[in-house]
Amino acid sequence: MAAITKPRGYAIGRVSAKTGVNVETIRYYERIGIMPKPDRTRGGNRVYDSDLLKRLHFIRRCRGLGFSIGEIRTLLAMVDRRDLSCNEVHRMTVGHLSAVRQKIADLNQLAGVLDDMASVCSRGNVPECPIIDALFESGGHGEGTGGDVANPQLDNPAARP
Amino acid sequence: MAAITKPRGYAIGRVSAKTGVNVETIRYYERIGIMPKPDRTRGGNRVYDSDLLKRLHFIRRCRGLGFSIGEIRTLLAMVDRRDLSCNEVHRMTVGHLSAVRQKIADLNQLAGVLDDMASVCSRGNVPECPIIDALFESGGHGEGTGGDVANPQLDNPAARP
DNA sequence: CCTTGTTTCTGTAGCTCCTACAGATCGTAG
DNA sequence: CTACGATCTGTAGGAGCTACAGAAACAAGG
Repeated sequence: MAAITKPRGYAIGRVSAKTGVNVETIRYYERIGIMPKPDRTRGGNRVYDSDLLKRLHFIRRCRGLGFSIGEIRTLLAMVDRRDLSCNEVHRMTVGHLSAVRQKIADLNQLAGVLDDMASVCSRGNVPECPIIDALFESGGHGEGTGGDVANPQLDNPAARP
Repeated sequence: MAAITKPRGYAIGRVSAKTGVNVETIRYYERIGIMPKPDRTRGGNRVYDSDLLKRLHFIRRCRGLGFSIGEIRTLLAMVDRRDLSCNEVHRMTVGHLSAVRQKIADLNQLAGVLDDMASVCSRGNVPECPIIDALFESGGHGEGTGGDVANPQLDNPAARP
């Protein structure tokens, strides 16, 4: 027999289940142009083939690794044009890596501060809380007094998930 | 009494310079209610006193430590009501600390992956990039593969950004 | 006094990366 | 055929800001 098993396409729900990407998010990716428009059934429902599935996997993994949509767009553009210069990809990856390392360093410092604060706190029900006091003191990061500015970053802790 | 030379108020620009918080952001904080409405000049410009300055410092430090606006709101509510239970604050801080530690762990793992990828990459101008290949492989995070192919070729030069 | 030039004002719109509806249509099992 | 779930489009929201536009206010100089 070897009948044609099925038209070998996945509905969006199945794609979502297979890739772990939310249905709404898949459509969103299509809307912003990092996923191409898939085929449709006669009724208008999206049908995905395994190439698109792979592409979505790629996107998801990149997001999981913290690449921004813009970076992924660049990566995919190189893929789509088949003019991958490994140099470019390497450069982006290494750049991203150093950003990640910086973030780790920042968070480690933060963890230290929080740890100090928590251990100092007497934890009674007294209305004077050393944590709050510590946070209210303006001498902390050294940007409180006089006319100093020049605050490079350190502002956006939860910048990119 | 020491004669106070100036009406002891800061315009928003000076507050911004002193605290490192963007002018627009200060107004935003007022709009969402974590900074109270300051006095105004006859003309309508905001005038801040040192209490408000301290409060803004507090907010900025908390943001710098990764507390969300919602958490800061809670903290400030406790401050404003003067019924600080140090227990509460301690609990929030410790909870936040553990979240931070988790984030550090995640990022470390991520850094390892990126590092591996970068070191494997031959870095020539060859069109086959091991980083891209690695990202296209679907076995990565271990969710749902239904016997996919393992061909890291890319077709579908479909959508253009 | 008047004229600059710099701040500040309000309000709205944008950004990123999704998520959540509403109300209609499609697909399929019984 | 009917019922029920999956999908469709389109729009709105959310977090935490940032960036305008156009008008008005302020401080300094002449």
